[in-house]
Amino acid sequence: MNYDSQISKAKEYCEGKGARFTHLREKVYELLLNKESSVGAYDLLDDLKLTETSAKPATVYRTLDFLLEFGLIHRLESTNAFVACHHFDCSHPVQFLICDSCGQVQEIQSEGLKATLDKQAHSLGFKVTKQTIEAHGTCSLCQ
Amino acid sequence: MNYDSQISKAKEYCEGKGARFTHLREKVYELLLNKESSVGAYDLLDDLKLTETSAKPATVYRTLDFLLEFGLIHRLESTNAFVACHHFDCSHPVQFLICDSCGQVQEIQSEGLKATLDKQAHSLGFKVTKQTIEAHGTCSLCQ
DNA sequence: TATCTAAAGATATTCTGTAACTAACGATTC
DNA sequence: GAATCGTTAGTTACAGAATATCTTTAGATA
Repeated sequence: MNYDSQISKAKEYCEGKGARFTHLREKVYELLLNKESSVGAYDLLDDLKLTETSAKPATVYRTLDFLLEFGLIHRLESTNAFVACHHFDCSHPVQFLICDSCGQVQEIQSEGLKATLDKQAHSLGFKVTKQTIEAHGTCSLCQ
Repeated sequence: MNYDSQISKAKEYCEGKGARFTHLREKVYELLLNKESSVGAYDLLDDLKLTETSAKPATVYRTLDFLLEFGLIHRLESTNAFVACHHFDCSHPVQFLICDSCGQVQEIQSEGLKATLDKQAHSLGFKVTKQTIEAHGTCSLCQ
């Protein structure tokens, strides 16, 4: 319910990098923090409209782009949806476990996975710039 | 250019499973076989329309669903695009290396990657039903 | 205060995907 | 061959996802 400390941490983090953590950005980040599951851009827009009545698709996409750029949120490629990241200050990349039953998204960070994929790619002369690793299935609570 | 043998193999494969490899399905599979890169549904639709003039979005999506179900093609989640699979008769799952420079898509099959992700998930009580593993970067020719 | 830049507002459009219903086709049985 | 039934394809309409462009506003700086 209360993510004030997480939000101020985000604010400091952005401002430390010379970026403005505006009201809109804070609001969108807060909305995402309040979800265990991921949220689609248009669902997010509906939520956002409750307080920011003039919000439009471009509003939410611009804000999401900012949050993505600074690593405050992640994008799930397999569902076209977004999740808050709680530890943006430590280094990434990440992988996701997505429960198809309850929608919960769990972020994991396996150096092993990253390294294995990098190695495989490298052996084929392929240079990786970005990894997308997402697993769908059922979480422990839903089984 | 000539994928006749691949197509007849696909036809046999489907019919062996009691499914009909119709003209439309053959056509769409052929279009995908002729590409090194992945193709979006609407680009595919444009190509398809050259011979199947009545094709509509639903036409192509239904056909893609069929081909996906039988493993004749794969879907790239990070680009919303589709690629032909050349070895649908051996067991999957697969991972992809996607060149952001030339668009080439390379399919790899690393048991290690699959196993690592499965193991990670399992240790958290998560049961994986489907993996999405895609790497973006530059292929050996584009570096 | 004047100026400059980044952010937000506004509008329109494009791309991606699905729902729902109808028509045609193919196989089976009578 | 006619009747039936399930699958495939056609058609229309719409929902969801994302971007382009241009204008306006607000913050920081000089």
